[in-house]
Parts: sequence; structure tokens; C-alpha cells
Amino acid sequence: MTAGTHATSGPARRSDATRAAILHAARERFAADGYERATIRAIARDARIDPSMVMRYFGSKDGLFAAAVSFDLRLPDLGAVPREEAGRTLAGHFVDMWEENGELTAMLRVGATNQGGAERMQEIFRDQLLPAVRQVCPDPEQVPARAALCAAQVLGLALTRYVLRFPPAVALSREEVVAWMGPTLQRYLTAPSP
Amino acid sequence: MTAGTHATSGPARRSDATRAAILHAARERFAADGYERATIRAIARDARIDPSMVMRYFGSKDGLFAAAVSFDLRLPDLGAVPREEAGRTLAGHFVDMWEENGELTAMLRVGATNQGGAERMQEIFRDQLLPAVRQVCPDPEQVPARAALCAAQVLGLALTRYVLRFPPAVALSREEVVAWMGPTLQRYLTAPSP
DNA sequence: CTCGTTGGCCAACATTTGTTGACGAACACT
DNA sequence: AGTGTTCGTCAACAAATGTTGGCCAACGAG
Repeated sequence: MTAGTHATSGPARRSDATRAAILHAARERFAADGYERATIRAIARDARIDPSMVMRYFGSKDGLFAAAVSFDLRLPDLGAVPREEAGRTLAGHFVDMWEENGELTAMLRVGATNQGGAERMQEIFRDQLLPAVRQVCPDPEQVPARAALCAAQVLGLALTRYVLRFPPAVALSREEVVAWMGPTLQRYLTAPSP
Repeated sequence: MTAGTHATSGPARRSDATRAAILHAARERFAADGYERATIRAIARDARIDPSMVMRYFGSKDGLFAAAVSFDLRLPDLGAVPREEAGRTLAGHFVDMWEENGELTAMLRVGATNQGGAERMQEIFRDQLLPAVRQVCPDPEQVPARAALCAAQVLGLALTRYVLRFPPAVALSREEVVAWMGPTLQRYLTAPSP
């Protein structure tokens, strides 16, 4: 049990486990309830510790949120796949991303609820999606608009599927989502501007 | 005691103005803040009334929300336009709808925050969008999935544009939105299933 | 005018929220 | 051993929230 939480060779504090438990519980609660209804007390109860520990470790509820959802989309290098496959690649990547952990749902719920959450999503869009789109869209001037359209499509599907839970959206299989959404993203990325 | 609360030709109670003021303030607050942060006290203050009046008229906060956002999408009859124009028609209609009042933004914010809000959106989807899509998509079996994809695209754009406020999404003009999103909806509505 | 009904405000309630500080227990080091 | 630091709990705080009931002014029919 010599581990630091992340490889930066920390002194391996005894409380790292607790810290991780809090973060884990926080992510789940934020994803399930949104910012306001995810109370510090509930998160602390899930992590089986006292609410005051949350304050001591993360300063405030905002601090906890900031620490809980620092997110890396791990976007694939769109320059490395055939141009015509960019849309499907992106679609598949996002579905996988969304299925495998609830952090993106947390971001989405909190972004819709909370000003800070919305700003966080803007940062992710600007710092991660924009550069990726820039690799397949040659005209730099059109990159922001095209990326925004892609974001709209992807977030819209996540909204209907994981938050609003429209039954037909939930029922779609991964392959169906990719087959429908892939060409849309492809068009937003590479089709001549209409 | 002849009063109906909302009969179309009611006895014109003295309090109707107040009731309307409350509903107006409630819609604005729900749209701006979401369900939890839109407090009864703030709504009452906007309507220049005592918070207890809200309770008297609408019973509870849930009751107020239910009364405030009973929404009619006023979807156009998609059977009446040329089949190839269905997508653009739908896209334009939604942009207009969203621009002209904040109720849809309220629904979206509350749907992401509140269980009741999400169910309300499911009802709107089922009772209004599904029938409209049924008029352009011949195969009844595919209607729910296609409608869900349309909803995802439309709600996604609204999310990025009016809630998260991604700058490039905000910057798009009505015509650009229709030009980009119209063909997407058209494909979801009428293209052969991929 | 008189009196019941309606519209409105005020004060209070119980609960829940984020947040704080005091205090004890487990550990690390000499 | 002893001692200082880390980890954790308990109890309490002030503020805000939804909600309730009582009281007063204005109105309308007799």
C-alpha cells in the first residue's frame, strides 16, 4: 500500500484512501442528483465519514466539485484515422466514454444546473474538442462552429439517453448510435459549409 | 361560487393579475436558475407578492412548476410540407420557438435537474414529437428511434446554445442553424435506416 | 350600513443546507 | 517511554428553504 493517488510520488499519506472514497462518492452523487441536490452530507455518508472531513480536504462544496470532475476526454487523434472515418470514430469514442463511467453525466447535470459547471464544460470544449476538430477541418475559421455542432449532437444524445432517459434513446445499441450519429458528425466535420 | 380556476371565460377574478404575475416570474426564474435554485421567495419577490400567496394559489412548489410550464410545442403539420423540406421546417420551427420565450429553456434546465421535470419532457416528446414524426416516417417501427434522434439533435443545440452558452453555438445565426441542422433532421426522419 | 368572502401580508415553524471549531484516537519519530 | 502531527468524530452554528396559520383591508351583495 505504498501508492500515491497519482504517480507524482507523493509521501503516500494515510488519508489518501479517504480522499479517494470522497471523490468517488462525490462523482456518483453529482451524476445522479446534480449540483444542488448532491449534498455534502449525503456524499460523506456514502464515503462513510464525517461531513466535516469533506470540508477539511476540499475546502468547500465548490472545491469538491472542482476536484471531482477534472476531466480528460481522451479524444483520439483524428489526424491518424482516414478522413471519412472521423465521424464514426468520434461517435464510438463518446459512447464508450459515457458508458464506462458516470463523470460525463455528472458534468452534464451540473453544467445544466450550475454556473461553475457550465464554465467547466466550456473549458473542456475549448481545450479538448476544438483542437481535435482542427485536425480534420482545414479551414481554421470554421473550426469553432463545426466543433460546436458536434458538441451539440453528442451532448444532445447524452442528455436524452442518460439524463432525461427518453425510452427510445435508451434503447439504442452502441452500433445504432454510431451508425446514425457517425455520418452526422462526419458532415459537421468535413462537409462543405452549406 | 361559480368560479372555475382556469375556465376560458371565467368571472374575471380580481386575483387573476396576481396569478399571471406569479406564473410569469416563475417561468423566468425556472429558466434562469433551474428547479432547486429558483426559490419560491425569489419568484414571489419578482412578482411583488408575499411568498405565502404562491402556496395559496398553487399548493406547493411542484404545483407551481406544473402550472408554469405546461407546454405546447405547436409543431407544424409535417404532412403538409414537401417531404424533403421536413427537416428544415422542423429546425426553423424549433429555433423560433426557443428564441421567442424562455419556457423551453426552463423545461430543459429543470429536466436536467429534477425528476418531475424529466418526466414532463418525456410526455412532451411522446405526445407531441412522436405523432409529428409519424407523419413523415412511413415505417411505424422506426418512428420512436428516429424521433429520439431528432430530439437529441434539437435539445443538444438548445443545451449548448442557451444553457451552457458555448460561444460558437451562441454565435450561429438562425439561418446557419437551419442550414446545418435541417439536413441532419431530414436524414433522421426520412433516410433509409443505416 | 352590515357582514361574509376574497386578496394580501406578517410572523413563525421545522428542516436542511454549508460550514466551523473543539476534542479525542491513531500514528510516526526520537 | 514521550511528543508532536495527522485523521477522524461530535456538536453546534447561521442562513436559507418550503410551508402554515392568523390577522387585517378591501370589496360586493343584502
